[in-house]
Amino acid sequence: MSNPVSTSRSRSRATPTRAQDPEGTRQNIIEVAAQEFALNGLSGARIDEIAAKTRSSKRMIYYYFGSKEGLYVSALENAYRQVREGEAKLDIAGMPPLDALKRLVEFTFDHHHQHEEFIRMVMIENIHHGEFLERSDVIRDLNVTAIGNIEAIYAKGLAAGLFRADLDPLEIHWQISALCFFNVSNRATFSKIFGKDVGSPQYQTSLRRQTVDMVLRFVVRADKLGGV
Amino acid sequence: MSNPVSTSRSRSRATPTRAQDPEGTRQNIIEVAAQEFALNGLSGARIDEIAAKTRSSKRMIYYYFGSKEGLYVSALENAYRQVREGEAKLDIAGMPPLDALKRLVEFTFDHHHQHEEFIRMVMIENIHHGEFLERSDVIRDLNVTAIGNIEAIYAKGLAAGLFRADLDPLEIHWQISALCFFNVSNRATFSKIFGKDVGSPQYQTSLRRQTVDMVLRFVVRADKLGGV
DNA sequence: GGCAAAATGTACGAACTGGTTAGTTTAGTC
DNA sequence: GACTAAACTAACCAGTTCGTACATTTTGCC
Repeated sequence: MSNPVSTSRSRSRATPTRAQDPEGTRQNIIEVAAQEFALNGLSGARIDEIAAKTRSSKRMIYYYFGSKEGLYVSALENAYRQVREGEAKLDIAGMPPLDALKRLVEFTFDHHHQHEEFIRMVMIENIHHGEFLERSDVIRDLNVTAIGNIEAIYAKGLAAGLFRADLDPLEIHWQISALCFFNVSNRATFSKIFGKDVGSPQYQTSLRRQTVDMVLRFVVRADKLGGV
Repeated sequence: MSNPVSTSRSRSRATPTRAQDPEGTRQNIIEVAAQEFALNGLSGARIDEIAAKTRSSKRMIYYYFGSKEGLYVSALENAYRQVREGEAKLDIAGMPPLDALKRLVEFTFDHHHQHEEFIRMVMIENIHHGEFLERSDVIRDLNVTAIGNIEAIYAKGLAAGLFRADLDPLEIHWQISALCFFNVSNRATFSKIFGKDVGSPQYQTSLRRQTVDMVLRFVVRADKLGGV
């Protein structure tokens, strides 16, 4: 490939324009790997292909990650971390419960929509029965807190007498996830079967509204549905 | 593919205990292939492995299906056909709209639950952006009629003044599919992240009820929700 | 029985693919 | 400036995997 010698010979700056950049190399490999795995699956992705798209080499992949599966797990961890970090930006602390719930659903819908690569990684992981996710405590730690938001909202809504009392926050989370996840995961087959581009802006706008609507109608008490 | 002449030949025996059984061989291969593809994905499945589990041989796979991808498409077609045939058994023609809708959701929930292999095939096909489904007009034909039920129910419900008027049958189908599909497709990661077996009978019973509930609340007019 | 076509069995090979061996360069330290 | 560990390169290898060439049997038909 390109000659590394020419890039940085005389070194006198502490600024890391270093020829050897372990962390950068690592990160670069993971990013490329995530793309390839998300596109082709675990067995479908090719180490040589990943290596070629990297600024580094195949040898480096094995140097840092040990094996194809090791690389896959790292890519998966990275994907979860990235997405959960994005989710942390949602601030609904001060909001009244109904607005908060609406906001949460909208956010989840948009967030999933924007992170197709992540959705695909989760699909692939489910094809593998979640065996790699199981091996990674990093991921489990990242996720347990994921229902904190919905728990807080639900408690608030209950206290305000707005929400039904017979629901389980985890199940609400499940329903929201289902709608938002499916929207990305099954877009291809759905569009091709019904000859309609479900991913088009118009359709997405409509589905987004319907999804919010559906969740609110599900959680909010029937006699308080006036404003929805 | 297969020679149409041979089928219409005048057969001496109606019950052929033949050593050579083309149609049986074909079917046997497809069934095994479907299992393997559903388990390992397109690139993950191994032709030699499939052949070994068959009552036939690798030679026969190529004789009948030409290539790995050809076999995959046939397995996919078979999966869709099987499932759609099962769906055809749902009879809601004479039912009042609300009961019919409830029945449809329950049926879809159960049906997806019972056909994990099919769900996995669809997941895999989505990983491949539906490119093989696109090649098969067989599948498209099978599916276009899939929303017939929901269309009929919705029309009836509208006429009875029970349903909201601002919905699109395809979108209702989408929502139902999302909830029922996700229940199977993401069970592994969901269970492992939250340390709860979402596939357990208790949890499934609960989710089933919630799903029906959610759809009904979504479709039925707020002022007619009393009986739900 | 003889025949052509369909169906099937066996063995093999070329290309691919995950992983490794052996060696080189770079960066910081004394 | 010599030294060492970390970072990196290039070539290579062994097992796998899709697919095929060739030979053989079975079947329906006259």
